[in-house]
Amino acid sequence: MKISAKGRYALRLMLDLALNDEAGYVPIRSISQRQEISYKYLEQIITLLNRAGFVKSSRGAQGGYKLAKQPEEYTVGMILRLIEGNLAPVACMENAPNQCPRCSSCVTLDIWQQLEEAISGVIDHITLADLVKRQREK
Amino acid sequence: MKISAKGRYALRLMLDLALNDEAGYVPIRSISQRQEISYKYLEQIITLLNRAGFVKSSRGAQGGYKLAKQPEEYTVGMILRLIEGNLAPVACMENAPNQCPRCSSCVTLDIWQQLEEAISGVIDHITLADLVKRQREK
DNA sequence: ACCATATCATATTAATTATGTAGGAATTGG
DNA sequence: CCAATTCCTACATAATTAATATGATATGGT
Repeated sequence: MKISAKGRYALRLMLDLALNDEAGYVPIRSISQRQEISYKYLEQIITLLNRAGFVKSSRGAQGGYKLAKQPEEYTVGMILRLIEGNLAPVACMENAPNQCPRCSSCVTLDIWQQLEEAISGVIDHITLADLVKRQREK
Repeated sequence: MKISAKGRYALRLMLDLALNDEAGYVPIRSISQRQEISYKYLEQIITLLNRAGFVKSSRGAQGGYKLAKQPEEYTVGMILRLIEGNLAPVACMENAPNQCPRCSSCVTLDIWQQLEEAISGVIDHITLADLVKRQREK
């Protein structure tokens, strides 16, 4: 039940972009230095964010990445789900419902559904803008 | 962000014991058959539950396992934490606080703390007795 | 036109974790 | 005594995680 480093890095990456939103295109190298995260690993992560349309890229000198939308339009949930995949705590809740032959009589499934709702309730109501604000207060 | 098979099995195992609480000692073999979970894997899992004092064992013929306490005295959280370890969504929240040099200025930590509270809020308020009741209703 | 600075693409790797299997020793009720 | 059972330890395999490595491609500034 852990968020992967990839997911945590993606969040810090997006937050870093949000904090530097005025500065135009931000190269991965500088994010890597500020956040102390492997440059090459960040490259992989931002590729996913780019393909999903969460960020815009500009190649070549003076290039880099920037948020495609305003910070308030990104929830933590959007970012984590993109990187981590489904946040359902058990596989049998993903995609097709009732994969599991036990589903109809499974009382533990109720627990997992409540859990997912609780998790979503937190991460779908925090935006990058909230994080930027909190960060600036510190 | 998945509950492991081990954790899920442990919960079903304990629920099975709770459902058969009147029957005296229940052998792993029969739990394995009812729940369709590998006998040898269950053996490992119940060893953990036994060492933690969650169940009582009786060796030899007519032996098996039974709950050490009443079903209402076990929360889902107790069982999952025993098997899964800490349910904090990130490692930096475990054990020693402030391991991470960023902790004081880390706004993502706030998210993880809220997440953990939300998760605990669900799993610490469901007991085996609740599950038994729901199961009997189905 | 050149070149330093970037993104973009793909392959490889080391370590850890997850999910079991296997074999047998020890115990005990009937 | 014997069959059923827990108990103990080691082994196996596949998947995942968290990178690292190498190089191709694009481009703004001089």
